[in-house]
Amino acid sequence: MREVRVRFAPSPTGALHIGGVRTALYNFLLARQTKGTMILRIEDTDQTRYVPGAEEYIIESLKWVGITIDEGAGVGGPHAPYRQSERQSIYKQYAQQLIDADHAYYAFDTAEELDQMRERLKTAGVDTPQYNAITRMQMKNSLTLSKDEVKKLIDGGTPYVIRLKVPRKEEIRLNDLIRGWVTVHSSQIDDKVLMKSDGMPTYHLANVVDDYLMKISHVIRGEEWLPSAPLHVLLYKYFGWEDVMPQFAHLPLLLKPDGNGKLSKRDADQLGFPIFPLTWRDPNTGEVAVGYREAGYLPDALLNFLAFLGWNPGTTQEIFSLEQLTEAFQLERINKAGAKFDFHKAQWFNQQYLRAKSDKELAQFLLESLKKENISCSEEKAVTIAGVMKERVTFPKDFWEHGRFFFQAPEKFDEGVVSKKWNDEAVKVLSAYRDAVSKLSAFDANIAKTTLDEVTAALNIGAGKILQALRLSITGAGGGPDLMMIMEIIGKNEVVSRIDHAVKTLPVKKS
RNA sequence: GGUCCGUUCGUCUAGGGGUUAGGACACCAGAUUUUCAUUCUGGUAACACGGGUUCGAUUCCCGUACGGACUACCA
Repeated sequence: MREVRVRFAPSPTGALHIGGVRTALYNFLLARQTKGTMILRIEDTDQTRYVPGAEEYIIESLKWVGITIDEGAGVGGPHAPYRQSERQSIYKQYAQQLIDADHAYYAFDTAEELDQMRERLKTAGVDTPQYNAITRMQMKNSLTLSKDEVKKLIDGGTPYVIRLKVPRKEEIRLNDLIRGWVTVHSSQIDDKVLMKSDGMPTYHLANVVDDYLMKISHVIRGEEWLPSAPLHVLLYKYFGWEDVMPQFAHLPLLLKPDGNGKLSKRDADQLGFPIFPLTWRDPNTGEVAVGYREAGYLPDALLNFLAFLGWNPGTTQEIFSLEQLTEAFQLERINKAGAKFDFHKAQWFNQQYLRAKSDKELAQFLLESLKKENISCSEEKAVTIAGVMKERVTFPKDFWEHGRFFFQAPEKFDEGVVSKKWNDEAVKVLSAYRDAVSKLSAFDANIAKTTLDEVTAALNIGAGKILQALRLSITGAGGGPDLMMIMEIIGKNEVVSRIDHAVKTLPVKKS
């Protein structure tokens, strides 16, 4: 069997879309599974859409999620350069080959002339006006002009493009690994521009030439390329490369969570989830879009989630490490239909991955947040807190955000809990509890509990009735980890002072 | 509009000529947790529609509807 060589070929027109990450992932999984090669190629043939920083962004994004590149942009390799803008002369040579074989031709039509042609056809009732086997004979090109005229135009510096001479009547078939046989009639394909007037190739030419030169075995890309895949097949044929033509696999699209259509940045913004792997600042607008990394997603969780959007192993297992994904992945098991993006599930995956970590690893997340807040904390304490908190966090930042009361006395108190649970009875018990605690010589969760039992027993009140009030005074909220444990962690003095503060400042309602 | 691709619970999906159509997320309820979360148990919920083929179709075929992609000297 042929050595597997796959490529991820984004164009640096902005941040890498999350769908692109999934495409890269599927390529990567196949490469790793087969001990093949993963290539990164930058398709920057459109100079007008080039965005500075985008290429670096793509490389860094892949690095962050753990998709490593064997060959290509950023790492080099035997087929360098891997940036298409640097391969111009190569494409030129192959375009010439097509012209020599009479499979391509020069065209000199201006944008206005093309518009006129389309306009004319449209009014004549043609559904899809195109530059094709019929219309090309009325246009200004090397098929309609004499050799001398063509030479004169080119020598005179008239801008021209090179177009593919698509046959008028031919069935073009391709066997897609995901979709099976797809047949398109050549009359549906127009004479695509291969070389633009600025001397750059279009996607179609550059893509096919590079895939051939780089010995690509599988083209795994988004479904948006399916309509032009037959054109690429035609190119392979005209180049005489049919026997080494890669296998195609067109991936289902990622759709917006509600309604229909391709997942876009707008949808993500509206629903409040990231669309880019890393935070991206648009150099033109200055607009900043928070990335998955910055939002607190773990790379493995993201990849696991992404892998399951359009693919599944056929078992009920859902949590897969990258190694397990590599082993289980099968192109044939990729779905045909587009998948709506469910960010709830992304969060669930994140939660699962977070929980699987040790308290010690999780403590690092807390320590990081604390560092930003300029709060010092021993690692031992952080580990304890991480252990107490781990069942209730989704993101690393939650350790701090949902656990600030471990370090700071509450400044605000949940009003719902105040109005429900804060009454003179609670104040009475809490005051007594405060006094009892302040007299203790040793203090931990157990002692806190027995002391509370003693105090409530003495006052003849069920501990349950005031427990939430106690929690409120300590944390400011009505929910959270085990209260006794919280008290142990913050320590006796802090417990006394927080209760004291709450008792003295919170307005009391008659019960 | 045209071409191509698609359609199983709200969502991601398994399955496949005869099944109580399975799982996960989400949601709801109960239990446990004197709180919240977790955990456990249970529940609501799907084969787009119409024709064939067949003893039998959600599964195969054809249409229709709906959705999507493409329709540039963008990728």
